[in-house]
Amino acid sequence: MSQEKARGSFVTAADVAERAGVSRSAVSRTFTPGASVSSAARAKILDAAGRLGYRVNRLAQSLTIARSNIVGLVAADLHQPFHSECLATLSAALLAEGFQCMLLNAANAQRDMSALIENVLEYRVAAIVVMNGTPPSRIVNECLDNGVPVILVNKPMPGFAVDTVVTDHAGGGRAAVELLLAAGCRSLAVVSSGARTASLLGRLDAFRECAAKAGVPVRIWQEGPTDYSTGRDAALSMLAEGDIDGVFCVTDLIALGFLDAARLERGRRVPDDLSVVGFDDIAQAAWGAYKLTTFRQPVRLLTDAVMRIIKQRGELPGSPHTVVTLPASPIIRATVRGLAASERSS
Amino acid sequence: MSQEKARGSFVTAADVAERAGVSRSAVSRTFTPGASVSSAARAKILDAAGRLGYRVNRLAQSLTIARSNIVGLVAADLHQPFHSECLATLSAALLAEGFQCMLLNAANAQRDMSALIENVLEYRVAAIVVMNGTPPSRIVNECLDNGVPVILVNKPMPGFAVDTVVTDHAGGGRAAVELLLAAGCRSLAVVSSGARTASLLGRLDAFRECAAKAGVPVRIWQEGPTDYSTGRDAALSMLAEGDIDGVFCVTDLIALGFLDAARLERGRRVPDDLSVVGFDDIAQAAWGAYKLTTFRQPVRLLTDAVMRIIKQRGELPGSPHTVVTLPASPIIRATVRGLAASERSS
DNA sequence: AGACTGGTTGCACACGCGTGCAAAGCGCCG
DNA sequence: CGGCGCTTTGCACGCGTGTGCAACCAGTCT
Repeated sequence: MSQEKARGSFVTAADVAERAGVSRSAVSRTFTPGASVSSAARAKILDAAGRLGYRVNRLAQSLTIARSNIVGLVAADLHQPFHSECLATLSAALLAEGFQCMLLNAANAQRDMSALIENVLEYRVAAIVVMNGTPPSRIVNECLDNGVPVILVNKPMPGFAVDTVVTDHAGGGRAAVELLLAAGCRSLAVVSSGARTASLLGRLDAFRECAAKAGVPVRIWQEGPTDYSTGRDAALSMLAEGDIDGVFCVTDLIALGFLDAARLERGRRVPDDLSVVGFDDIAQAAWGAYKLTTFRQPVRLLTDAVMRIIKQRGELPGSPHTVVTLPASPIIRATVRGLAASERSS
Repeated sequence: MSQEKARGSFVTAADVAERAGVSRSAVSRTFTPGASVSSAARAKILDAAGRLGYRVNRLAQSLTIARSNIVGLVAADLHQPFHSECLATLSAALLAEGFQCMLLNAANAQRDMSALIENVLEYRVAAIVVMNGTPPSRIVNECLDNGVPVILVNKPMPGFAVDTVVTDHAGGGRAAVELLLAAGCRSLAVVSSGARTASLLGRLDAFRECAAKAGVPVRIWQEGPTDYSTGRDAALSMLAEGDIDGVFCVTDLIALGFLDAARLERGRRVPDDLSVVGFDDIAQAAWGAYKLTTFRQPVRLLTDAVMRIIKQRGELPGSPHTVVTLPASPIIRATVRGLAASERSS
């Protein structure tokens, strides 16, 4: 418990060996599960190690076993609730399994994403998880060439042999149409941002097609950042005249901005005059001021799938790549007319 | 641009040397700034390196230079907007300066925080930043003994030689009293959580003392998680009878929960019947449904200070420790009576 | 021409650790 | 008592990189 020397540099296995009167190999074996050490030697070594404050140097260790247990997490727009929730959940799961997380914050776009990934490749990471954003296919190939597994979340890359975990965005988009039609809406709108992300486009396109199939007109907004402000801008513009009675916002954040502007600046009563549906189910969607009806992305299931793939790739690297699709389930709250939490017709 | 071999393992400097027809030392020197290589050799080596997809192995590099450029970021409650904002800002700054971030997500408490820190010590990190939560002093000492700088954010440890960066919580608490008194409030309350954090206690104690000095009664709530739900619980309980007319919530998240419950479930008009002040200035506080008057934690300045300390410690490790205190500035919105963004008396 | 100078280059060692291999220790049975 | 088999131990090498030191080379001055 009480260290003795140190103060400025780390204790090495050789120091422990000297102190315990054994060879350095014995120390190494003591800290290697399944290695052969007599219990007497192990006790002496553990005692000396504790007294000296010894800690295995993972850098040197990774050097010999040719692979670290660091996982690179690539993420953009971390300040957004949904993304930070994903990060919190996944990093907790990784730490619980004995991995370390290297955080690659791509700030706001895919601008310098490849530079970040290249940097983390220098640490011989065990895997790279792209939690959002759009990595160039070149850098993905480079990782794969070097034997570093890449796992894409909500970013399908058809034709690439990459493990992928996605929410069923299209299914959510279609279900949103049904929800609004069941509420009696006859003039729809869909609000997205200027980002042409696969997930956003998946929700939007499915919504549009499904509405077209039902013969219902749908206005489209597709500008600005994927943010609260975009929802507000869209509401101010689209609700200037008065025909729209059902809106699907492709993100909860957008939906909350839309709701605030619709109610406070355009005088709409929700859900009486106007029904609003979101996507993601971030924590704020449940807050009293909003009670947003939305679709929940199964964050827990997504991270579970990611963890399963990482562990599987660690054991047998050659296995074929996986594509996991998980459903988005409707969360009925109070922004769609005639739907309470109890009643729900498929 | 186009790699050739690889597929499954990394290219080493020896591979590049062989390909370029030089010694391995020359390769190493080519990638070491300031080392002596002829431009002819450098060109050959860079060409071969690019063709082979060579990447310096930082693990091995850190082994010889005895220090990695990995910074450990310890954080708890990442799903909370303020904490994720801090993480986003600091990680972006670190990456911009050429550091890598190891994320230590302490989930929800200080329970296993020392285990996390011990793990990351095994990677010989250049520094550890504790962004929130309460690390045991034992583990802090252990880091310092091993020559690993520790930087505490919003967690002063008097008597310890640790670099510390804090917001002036007490100053914010006092200013909150002045704000509410200036609005004509005569019966105050302060809402905190059950967490006895230094920052939360600093705000609460200063508020209480300052109110006592002014001779104004102040009721205190100090239960539950540091969360939206606690604000709601507090409002439901404290607003059952009708005397309180000014509330300081020690966190914006708490304030938003309090606001919703006060308006929607207890029928109070804010700011007419009741003034509410928060702390942190998270993004949601500015949303249309809330327009919360609050105090802004200078996240940018905090991270700037952290960066400055990290870089300084890297250059001259022996320098005395620093304690930086930064002011929280009032953000006047619409939840305090009689105060608009324009008028503001100190 | 020879010495001297300054820039390059390669050798060899170090960093901290894991591990194959052979030697050594030990208990057991014939 | 000798032989056998199993466990434990230490040596030595390798992982990929940085770097001091000496050798080397080209160019310039005397």
